[in-house]
Amino acid sequence: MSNPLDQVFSALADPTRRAILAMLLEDDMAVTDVAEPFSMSLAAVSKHLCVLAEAGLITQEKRGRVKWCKLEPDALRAASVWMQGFGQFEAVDLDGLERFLAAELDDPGPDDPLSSLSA
Amino acid sequence: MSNPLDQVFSALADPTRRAILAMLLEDDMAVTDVAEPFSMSLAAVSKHLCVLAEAGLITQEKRGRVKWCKLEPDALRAASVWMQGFGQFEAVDLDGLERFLAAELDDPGPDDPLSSLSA
DNA sequence: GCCATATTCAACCGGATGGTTGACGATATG
DNA sequence: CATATCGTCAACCATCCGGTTGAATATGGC
Repeated sequence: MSNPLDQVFSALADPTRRAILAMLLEDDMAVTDVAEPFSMSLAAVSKHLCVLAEAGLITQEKRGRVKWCKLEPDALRAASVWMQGFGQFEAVDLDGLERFLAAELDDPGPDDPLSSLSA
Repeated sequence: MSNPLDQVFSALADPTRRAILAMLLEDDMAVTDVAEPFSMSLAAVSKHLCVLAEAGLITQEKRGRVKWCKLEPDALRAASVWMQGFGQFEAVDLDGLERFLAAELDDPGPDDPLSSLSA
């Protein structure tokens, strides 16, 4: 369970948590505000935030009585790199590595991640 | 649970399944051969393969009494695109990439696939 | 001090997950 | 035909997961 890839992928496997990440992409948010659009209890959302925090996908900082949640996209990198390995390297060949590097440098990525929220 | 992203991420969350995918990256394999390096029952591996197949990450084709498993890297694309959405990945994560390649190439691998993916 | 707000904790619940074992159908092979 | 191999199925088990509720612990405002 300590494997960071386990934690990241498992955290991403839940649609509520992915939606939370998408919300935090816009701005840092307090726990209560994160919970507002969801039709579940605040405690449930709080748990989801704990899962995200343990996976390193967000950090939480308590200022006053409000706990602010902040996206930490770095945690996605390891997982993203792992996945890219399957898309780009046919077997394990260095030409694929070069292509991977070129592709990642050229591709700025999709523009609106929130649009994929409902998917 | 019908959400394809749910299925893909949840399938990737298990280290055994990621190890299987890494093995299939090298070549198509029969179920028995996939199971060989793992210290769990054949039935358990068979279940893992079902999960991967339902997520679309592999396909299985039965020829004779042998069922061949084939990697389907396209299934990772949707998930990858989703993650790229958080792509404040300004630069390539070269360290992560190196670690990935090191794990795939250097580690003993064949006898203990788990060790190569648990990093 | 008192009350409202923000968040977590603890206990609980139903259902999913990952593993086991043993029996089984299907396919090769002698 | 007899037998071994390939793989799945079914039942079972322990644990995890996502949710609930209600109490508890801050903290801030009056």
